[in-house]
Amino acid sequence: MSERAAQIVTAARELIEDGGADALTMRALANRLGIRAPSLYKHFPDKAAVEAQVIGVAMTELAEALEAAGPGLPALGVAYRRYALAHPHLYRLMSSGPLPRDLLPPGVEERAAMPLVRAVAFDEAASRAAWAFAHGMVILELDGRFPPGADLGSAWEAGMAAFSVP
Amino acid sequence: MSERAAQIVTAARELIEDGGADALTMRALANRLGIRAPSLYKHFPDKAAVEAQVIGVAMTELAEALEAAGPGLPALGVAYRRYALAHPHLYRLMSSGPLPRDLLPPGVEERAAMPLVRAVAFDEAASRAAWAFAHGMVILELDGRFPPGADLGSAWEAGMAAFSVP
DNA sequence: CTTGACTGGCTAACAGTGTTAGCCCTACTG
DNA sequence: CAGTAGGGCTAACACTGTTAGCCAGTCAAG
Repeated sequence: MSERAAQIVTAARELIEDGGADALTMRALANRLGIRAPSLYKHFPDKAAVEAQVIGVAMTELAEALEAAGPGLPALGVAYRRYALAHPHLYRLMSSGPLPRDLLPPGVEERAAMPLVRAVAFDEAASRAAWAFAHGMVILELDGRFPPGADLGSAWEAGMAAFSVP
Repeated sequence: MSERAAQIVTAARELIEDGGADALTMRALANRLGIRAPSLYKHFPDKAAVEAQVIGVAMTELAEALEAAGPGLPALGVAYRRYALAHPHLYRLMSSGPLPRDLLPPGVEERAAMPLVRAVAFDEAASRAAWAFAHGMVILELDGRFPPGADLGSAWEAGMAAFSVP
C-alpha cells in the first residue's frame, strides 16, 4: 500500500472514530487531506475498499488487545469490552453487516478469535457461544438498548460464570 | 393512525422485508403506493418516523412469537432465532442502532422482554446475559460472521445449557 | 534531448438520496 | 355558499458515491 493510501486510511479512521460511519464521506475524507473527492479513486476503487482497510486495522488492534489480556475467560471479556467502549464507532463498523473478507489482511479474523478459542480449550461450540455473548453485550450497550442505569457488570459476571463452568 | 398511514407502513415493511433497510427509500415507498415521494410527508414527518412504525410492528410480532413459545429457556431461544431467520431484514432493523423509543408503541419493549425475564425467574443480570447471547448468536448468523458450515445448533445448546444451570 | 508512459491531481457532471416550498383540486362543514 | 383541511402534485435544493476527461509533473528509454 502506497504512502498516500496509508494516509487516506488513517484519515478515514479518524473521521469514523469521531463521527461514526456516517461521517465518512468521500468528500469529507478528501477534504481532510487537502484534495478533492475524485482524486481518492486514484488510490482506492471505491468507498468500500477504504472502509475495508479501516476494518482491517481495527480487527488487528482488537486482536492485539485480546492477546495482551491475561488468560482466562473473564479477563478476555474485560479486554473485549474495553476495546469496544474505547472505540465504539470502530467496533460497530467492524462487527456489523457482512464482512469484506477478501479485502482484509489474511488471517486477521482467525487471529482475533484465537485467544477465545484457547480460553475455552478449543471447544468450538463454547467459543462461538461465548463470542456471541460478548458481542451481544457490547453491541447492546453501545446502542443503548439496555435500560438506563442497568448493572451491566452483573450481567457480564453472570455470562462469564455461566461459560466458565465446564 | 389514518388509513393511508397504515398503508404506508405496510408498504414500507414489505420493501424492507424483501430488499433490506436500504431498499426503503421515500421514492420507492411512494411508488409502491402509486403516489410521489413528497406526498408521504403529508402523513409522516420524515423517513425515521416511518421506520419507527415498522420497528414497532416487528417488535410486537416478536413479542407475540416469544409469548407463544413453550416455557423454558431453550424453547424461547428457538422461537427467538426462528423469528429472526424468518424476517432477517426486519430483525436487523429493530435490533441495530439506537432505538427511537418515543415513537414506539408504549410498553412494547418490556413486553418483548417479559417472557425471557420470567424464564430466568426475574434475575435481571441473567436475563440480560441471556438476551445478549441470543442477540449475538442471531445477528452474527444473519451477518454471516460464523465460518461457513459452522454448527450453530451446538453453539445454541452450549449457551442454553450454560444459562439454564442455576 | 526528446518522447512516451505513469502518477496523481483537477473540474464538470450524473444519478440517486431525503426533504422543502408552493401550488391545486376535492370534499366536507359552518 | 364560503372556507378550510386533506392529500395529491412539480420543481428544486443539498448531499451522497462515482465517472469521464483533462492536465501538470516525473522519470526512464530511444
